[in-house]
Amino acid sequence: MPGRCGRDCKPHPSRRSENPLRAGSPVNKEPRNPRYGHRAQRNRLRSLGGTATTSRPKREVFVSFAGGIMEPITLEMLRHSASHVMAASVMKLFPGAKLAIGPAIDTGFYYDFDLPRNLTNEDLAKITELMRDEIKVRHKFERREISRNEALEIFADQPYKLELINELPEGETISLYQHDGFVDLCRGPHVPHTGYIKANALQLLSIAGAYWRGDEKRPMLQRIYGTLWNNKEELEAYLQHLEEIERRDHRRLGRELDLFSLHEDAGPGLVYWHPKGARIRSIVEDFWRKQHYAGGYDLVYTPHIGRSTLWETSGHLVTYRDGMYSPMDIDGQDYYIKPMNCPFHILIYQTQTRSYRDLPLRWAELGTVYRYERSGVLHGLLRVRGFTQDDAHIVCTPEQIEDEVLAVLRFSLRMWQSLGFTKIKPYLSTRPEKSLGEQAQWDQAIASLRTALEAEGLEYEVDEGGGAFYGPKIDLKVMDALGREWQMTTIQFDFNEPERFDMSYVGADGKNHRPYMVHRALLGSLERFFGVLIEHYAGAFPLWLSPVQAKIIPIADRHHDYAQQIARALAAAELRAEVDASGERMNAKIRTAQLNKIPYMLVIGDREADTRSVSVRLRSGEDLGAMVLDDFIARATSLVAQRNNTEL
RNA sequence: GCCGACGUAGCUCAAUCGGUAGAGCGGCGGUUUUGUAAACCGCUGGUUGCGGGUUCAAGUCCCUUCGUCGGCUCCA
Repeated sequence: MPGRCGRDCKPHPSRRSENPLRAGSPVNKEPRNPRYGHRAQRNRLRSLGGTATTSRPKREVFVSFAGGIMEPITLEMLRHSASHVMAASVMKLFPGAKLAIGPAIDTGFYYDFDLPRNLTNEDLAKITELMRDEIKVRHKFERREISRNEALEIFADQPYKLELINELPEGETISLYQHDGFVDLCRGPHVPHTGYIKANALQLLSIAGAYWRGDEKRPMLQRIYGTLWNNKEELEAYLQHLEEIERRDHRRLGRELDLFSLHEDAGPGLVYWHPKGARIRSIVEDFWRKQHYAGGYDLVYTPHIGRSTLWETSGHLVTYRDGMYSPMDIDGQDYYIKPMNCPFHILIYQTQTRSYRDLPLRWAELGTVYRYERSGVLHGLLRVRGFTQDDAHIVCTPEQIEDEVLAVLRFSLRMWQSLGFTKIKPYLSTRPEKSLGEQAQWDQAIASLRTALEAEGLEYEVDEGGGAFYGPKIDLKVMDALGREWQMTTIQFDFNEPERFDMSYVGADGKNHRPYMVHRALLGSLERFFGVLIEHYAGAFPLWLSPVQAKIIPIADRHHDYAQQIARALAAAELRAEVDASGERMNAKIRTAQLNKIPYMLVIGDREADTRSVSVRLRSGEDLGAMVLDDFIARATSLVAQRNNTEL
């Protein structure tokens, strides 16, 4: 039951994720995690009984809570209290302000307000000052339990609070917390007094718009985000983390490393891959194709547009029209650019009568699709309007489904590991209320997903009712080098399209049967994957993926011939190398190569030319010294062959 | 789409109360021929996102529009 202050566990604003069958979304809607709920915490403490203190770190302080239950001071409690302190400060600046909700979140807290004017950064500074004053004075937080009528009276001029009160179920305890004359409807718990909050561990971060109760039909409120930690050091560590995120931003690195661009004039959300970015994509695609063939997939290619009748059959025009680009008129017929590849794959399926002996069919395509995304959601490569899905459809018999799901799960995990992502978290999404298909199908499908996850020994979270209306799914979130989770792979059952297209195969019994169909996007979209890859490696790609693997740096002009010889030798060994023939000095050439995050810098001068060697410097700054050319080639080609993600 | 902020040279940024746009990096040319993160000198570069308005005068104020950024919402 959301709404009372502190109850909602909102995701960190910087967390990004998205359903890979769509374009990339920057913002991860983390499932609400009950661990952070007050009630869950209270229950946990209850169950620990009176001996709980023995298992806790010494410096934890306990506060008494309603009913004599003891609560330890937690960061979450501090953050929640900080949101009250902030709200109190805002009320001092804007006496008529209307209060909405103000929960703790993963990295701090926020509070939503309805204010007579827009907040500015100067306001933030003022609010911070007022908060510091409140902290200094150590105002007590006092809890009071009140009747519903009392609550309605107290919050008579707070329409949002009234709405919350009115929605509280009968019999629910209504409590409020008060400090320094500021009263808020709140379940608590809070720290004993404001002095528990460390002013130097607190920072207000940003002002943002937010719909009341997340509903776009309701008023837009002003949200202030703040961050709060146990102490100054933790705050600084967090702020450094934010800086690191900014340094790794793929939009910035994409420009600095000349990987890709977007052109606002030519159309937002459409990606231009520059030669270096395209090189990486091409390597990934080659690897991807090879793995798919080896993994029992066949590749297909399909068109970019299809007649409206196809999209009527598939159901896209009914369900997802708003997300599709407008039709184009060709010979009096409406054609749509494809938002998904599946109908095309089904058409290929339909070109023959399929026998059970033909199944399973596994068809994969790097299919570029276009979806209209609302302008406000576009974000670099992570949420775009045109993107290439690494799509696959598996069509099989009910008997085969379990093996197929397991195989696709294993295949996906292997692929992620090869690309340097080793931490992966699966989510199983089950049947939502509004959905189609028979229960038996759903049961079997979910069972097969579960079996596969368990066969792999994976710990997974279940998102009850989180499946699509047309089938259950497994999503894989991968964790990047900064510990951020990105939803990438999705493995989805589809009970809708086989029905709509009347797909069938002839069984051993000679009768027609409906096959199972599974959609799978592994990397999700190549654009989004590339964005994540850039941020994961901070632009310092592993050797096998680096667009330029070695920069040859002649010390003086007289070494240019030798530099070219080396370049030819490396090219012959299928290594990607460039000579820096600019008029710069060696130091400048090294700096440039370093800034371009090129794995190897091969410095050559008289000594190297005399001995057919190269002096190898790594982008880490490490100097490996002189190496015979053939030894360097052996080293590099071996690392490339292993697709080594860590060594140079 | 919604709320807010922003949009000046390829990039990062400057330009007082409205007075007619400037720096570094980059690019180009020259000198230098260099041993592990920036040699020196010069040149080049902008109808201040687009359109309209106010004003003697607009990068600066107002409106519109496009886009970007931070959120919200959405996400097959």
